[in-house]
Amino acid sequence: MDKDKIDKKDHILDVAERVFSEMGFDGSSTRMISGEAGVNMAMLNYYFGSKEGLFLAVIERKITSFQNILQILGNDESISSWAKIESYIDIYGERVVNHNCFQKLLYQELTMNRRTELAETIRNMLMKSVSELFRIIQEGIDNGEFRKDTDMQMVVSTLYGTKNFILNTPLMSSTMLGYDIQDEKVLEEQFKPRIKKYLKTLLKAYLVNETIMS
Amino acid sequence: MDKDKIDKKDHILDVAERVFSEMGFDGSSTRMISGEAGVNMAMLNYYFGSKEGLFLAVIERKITSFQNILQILGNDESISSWAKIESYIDIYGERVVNHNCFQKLLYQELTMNRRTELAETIRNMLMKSVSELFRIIQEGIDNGEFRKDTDMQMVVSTLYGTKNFILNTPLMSSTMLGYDIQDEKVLEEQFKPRIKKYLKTLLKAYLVNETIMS
DNA sequence: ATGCTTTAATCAATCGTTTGATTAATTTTG
DNA sequence: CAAAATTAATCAAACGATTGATTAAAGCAT
Repeated sequence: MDKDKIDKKDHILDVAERVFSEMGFDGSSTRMISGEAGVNMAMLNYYFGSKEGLFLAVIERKITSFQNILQILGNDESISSWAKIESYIDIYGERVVNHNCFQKLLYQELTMNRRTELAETIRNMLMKSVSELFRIIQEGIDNGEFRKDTDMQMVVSTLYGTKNFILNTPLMSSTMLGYDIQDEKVLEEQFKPRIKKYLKTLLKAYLVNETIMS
Repeated sequence: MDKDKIDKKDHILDVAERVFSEMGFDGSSTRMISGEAGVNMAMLNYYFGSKEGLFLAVIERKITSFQNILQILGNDESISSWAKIESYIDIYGERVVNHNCFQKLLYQELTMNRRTELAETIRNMLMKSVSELFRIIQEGIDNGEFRKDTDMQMVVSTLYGTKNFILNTPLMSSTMLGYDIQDEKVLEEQFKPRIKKYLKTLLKAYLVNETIMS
């Protein structure tokens, strides 16, 4: 049946996503992926053409889900710029947990500059989110909510960088934070609210114009 | 001569450091490294035992230089906690440029959790710097310079994460920042002062207790 | 000539991929 | 509807290439 086929392809993609994330592209072998997925090795090439094709398929499957969420937020004119940033952080914080594996995969691939066509696909996809965030921050600067000298490119780097650093070096950050960041429960109950609160406090302190009488 | 031998080993390590950084551990082959270094493949195993031994040698060569700089800073009692953070950012900002390649290598290795003994060596080494930074921040909290509710683990994550994100995804961040981060001159003249200034402004806004009358 | 250093040749293992055969499903034909 | 023809899915086996590693012999200084 069509449904079974799609399910099987999806199952392979699920496994591949996990393996690629854990082992990297080079560190993963087609044998390992097919073995864990419980399918014949040749099926990977049958379905996806090549190892790189499989990798691309893993990436592309996720792209669609990323697109419109932020645009909706960006175009909402009923809330303040800062409220948008807060919403952004909330949404972003949720993704931390739910798309953990995939984010790692993305970032790992961005880190190496080879396989340029693939990397460019990923970059273009991420730049969409980034541009949306730029728009929100610029709006805040223009309407006086945020500091005029805000370095918005660096702010975005901080937002992404902080999260990536913690999630991509789990052993390191688990030592730092004092609990196991790889534990699903800890991640959900402790880390998620923590990073949300922290990023909000941090960005608010940096971004928001407080008229202080000195 | 002994000197020639050391020079050659150092030359191999230089090449290996670059190749490992660019291609990752799995992506690099001993043939490629030996080829670019202009030595026979067997020399790598002769000098370093194995590919992993070579990798370890690359890492360990750098370790020594990292150690004491921060301790000296941390133990200086003549300056304020905030001044120490500023100094830290300055030192850190310098390293951004000068040890670019190596930092990338370190981070890439941390990202994958396998080869645990090696990763642990790296982690322990980095934790030394982190602990020193913790000490400085804690001191600032205790003496009332910094907010009592400072999340210092997250602050350190921001510090490392922001820099790593930009330097490890140069194509992405070059698009974001509007200039080529891979250009040595741009990095030195534009990016270095920019990230220093940004990180200071950001952390000051977050850390420093401003007694505001509301 | 003795003791490091360097080389070319070769090793088994693993890589991603391709093959040809077999089975299952679908479509076409009578 | 049933038999035949076609297509799709799956498999074990093997492919050539490349991997990291090892060998034994040659080079070379002291």
